[in-house]
Amino acid sequence: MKRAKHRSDCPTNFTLEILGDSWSLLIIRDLAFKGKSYYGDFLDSDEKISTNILANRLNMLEVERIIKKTQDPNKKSKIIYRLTNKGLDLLPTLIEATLWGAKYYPKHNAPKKFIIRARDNRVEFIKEIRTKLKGKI
Amino acid sequence: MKRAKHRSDCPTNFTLEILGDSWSLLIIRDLAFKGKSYYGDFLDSDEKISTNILANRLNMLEVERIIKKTQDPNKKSKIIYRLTNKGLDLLPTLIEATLWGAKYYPKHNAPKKFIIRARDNRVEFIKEIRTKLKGKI
DNA sequence: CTGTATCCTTAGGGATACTG
DNA sequence: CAGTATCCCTAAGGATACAG
Repeated sequence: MKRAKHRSDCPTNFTLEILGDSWSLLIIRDLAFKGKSYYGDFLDSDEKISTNILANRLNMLEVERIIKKTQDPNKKSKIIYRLTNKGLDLLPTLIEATLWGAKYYPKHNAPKKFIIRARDNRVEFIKEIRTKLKGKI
Repeated sequence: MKRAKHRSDCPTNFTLEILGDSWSLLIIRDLAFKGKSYYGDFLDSDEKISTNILANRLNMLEVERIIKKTQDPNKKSKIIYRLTNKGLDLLPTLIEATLWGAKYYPKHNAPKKFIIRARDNRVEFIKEIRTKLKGKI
């Protein structure tokens, strides 16, 4: 929630200070790849994040302007989470991390088509996801 | 040091279970970008990792076969750390994370040339680093 | 449904001293 | 130089109950 001073001025370090934990990027994965938008959706993911951690990470990501909250136009009580442009700029990092995981964890359950397309058609793949999600913004 | 069971079979999650902390990728950065090879070199980095954490992470990365230890041929007492092929496969992830950091942290101290080349000539850039480091393996 | 709040346990990590 | 070991504190995080 608070991060007073940077450990260094290295850009790699900067990214790690924001995303260097084992939960933040999973939320971004849910938003980017799984089409999730609601608090309950994130809670339901396979990794079973607990509610206090989820709330904490959503706050941090919002403070960093990686995600933003909006009201569901239909149901006023529902809150929608979306990636900002800054968040969408994490797609390449997210994809590379996923491809590395897929390569060295053969038992993974991601669709083969997804992996192959991300790997062999990277630029178009990213563009496609961007425009799909941008439509919602 | 021990990681009994995976939280899920998602490849993104797999990567995060190994590298989802704020130190591991910095060591890989030192190996990949800064030409560092020795324990003391890692200790000296700007982020000031403490010695117990460094030793812990080096062990984890070795267990995961992302790095490997060898003896310095000249000085028998010296130990050299190198990236394995699996570790070199993290270059894309590392670079994308760094580019994102560079974009949103304008005060970063990475050489402009480095960032521009990584961004605009990504494939060749990765190939270049690979062959340079492979020469040492 | 979207969180907060609390309790409690473990893991992360800084500082520092020490060893072959 | 390349670690180990210890001390000690804080942050992370699981479980669960509760609230608007």
